[in-house]
Amino acid sequence: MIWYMINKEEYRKKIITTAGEIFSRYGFRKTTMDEIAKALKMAKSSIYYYYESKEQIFEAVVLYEANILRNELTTAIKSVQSPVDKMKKYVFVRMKTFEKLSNYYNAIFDKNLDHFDFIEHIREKYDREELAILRLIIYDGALKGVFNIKSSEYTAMAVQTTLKGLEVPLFWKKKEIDIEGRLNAILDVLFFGIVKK
Amino acid sequence: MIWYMINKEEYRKKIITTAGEIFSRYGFRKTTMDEIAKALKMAKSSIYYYYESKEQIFEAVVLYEANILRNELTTAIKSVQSPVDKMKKYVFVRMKTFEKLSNYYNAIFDKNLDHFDFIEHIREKYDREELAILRLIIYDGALKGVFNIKSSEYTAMAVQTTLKGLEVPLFWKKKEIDIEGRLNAILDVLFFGIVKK
DNA sequence: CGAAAAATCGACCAGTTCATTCGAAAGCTT
DNA sequence: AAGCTTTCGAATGAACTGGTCGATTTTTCG
Repeated sequence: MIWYMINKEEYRKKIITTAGEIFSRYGFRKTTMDEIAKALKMAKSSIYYYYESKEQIFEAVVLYEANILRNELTTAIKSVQSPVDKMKKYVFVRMKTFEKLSNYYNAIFDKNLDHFDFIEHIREKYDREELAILRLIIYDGALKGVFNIKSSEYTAMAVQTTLKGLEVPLFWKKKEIDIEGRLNAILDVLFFGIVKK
Repeated sequence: MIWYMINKEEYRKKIITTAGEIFSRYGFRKTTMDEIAKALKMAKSSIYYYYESKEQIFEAVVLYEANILRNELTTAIKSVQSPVDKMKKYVFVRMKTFEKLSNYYNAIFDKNLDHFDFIEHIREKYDREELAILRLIIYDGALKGVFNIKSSEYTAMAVQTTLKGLEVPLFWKKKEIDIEGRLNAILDVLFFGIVKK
């Protein structure tokens, strides 16, 4: 009994990672169950033994990727010491991952996003988490005398708003945009206004 | 009268470049006329005023891109002097462009490629052109005493075969593959066997 | 102006694709 | 062998898609 369950969960994960690759490449709408099945070397109908619908697979994929993002972010800010580096690292990792994820969002923003309120939930949850992390970085930076801010709470919100603003051109997928460059520029501006003179 | 024609050609070009972007992103099959129309801010039926079918647009796009590739290649080898650099540059530009074009091919290799014999024609034509360019580079290199080869003709064919071999993993689209690295490695091997000791 | 040509459009169609269902057939385990 | 878990092929109905057509708007130019 238990033996089955373990294996089933493993297969679920396999499905998620495989489907995730295709979703991230083509988006939700343009990805077909046939493709996922083919990539899994499995009959299309067999997939429905593990997941009820294409949407549920998608939901699982997004959840899975969101967790990866969370981990990457936390380990990233741990990997450096100075608050400036922490902030830099955080922003870079966030943007890099969002660039990868933008296909999912492109797919959703495309048509009938009615059924995807779960995305909103994830979004809200992550906004809160992000705010907490930012607040921590900023608070730490202020303690160490590197940042010069009045309220870490409001500054964190301001930074978050800036980052959100950066997402927009990312989702518009104009490949000419030099994200790296813009990011650096924004970070410069950010620090110039934040760092103690 | 003439005024119309000019404008019409301009619009044709606009259609080609716009459709090209979408094709290169999603491939032939996954790109819909609705999308192209939407990107052009135009009714779908209006597109048929300029092109007879989706396939013809695709054909025009491939032709257009092929010309760009040709130009990039010739200017690239002109931009450097030494035969080794010429060869390096040529291979790099070729691979970079093929990476971009791989989506088109992925789309075609996918299903019913019956109607796409024009691709074969382009392919043949470009194989010949490429061979000519390579022969020239190699011949020049031999003249300058940098390359040590018996027949520039057969060496050119050998190099071409190698490059074709590189295309395969490119089309398989495993994004983990480090094309840049592999390319450098192959170039090293290539020169190690070619360059005079 | 005004008629003819050029360009755009929305509605529509028929064929195809796609997600999903279902019942049957294997595979395991006991 | 019996009872599960798992896989599969075929079928289905709804949605999508490439393409058509007649009407409408815009442009040209005598």
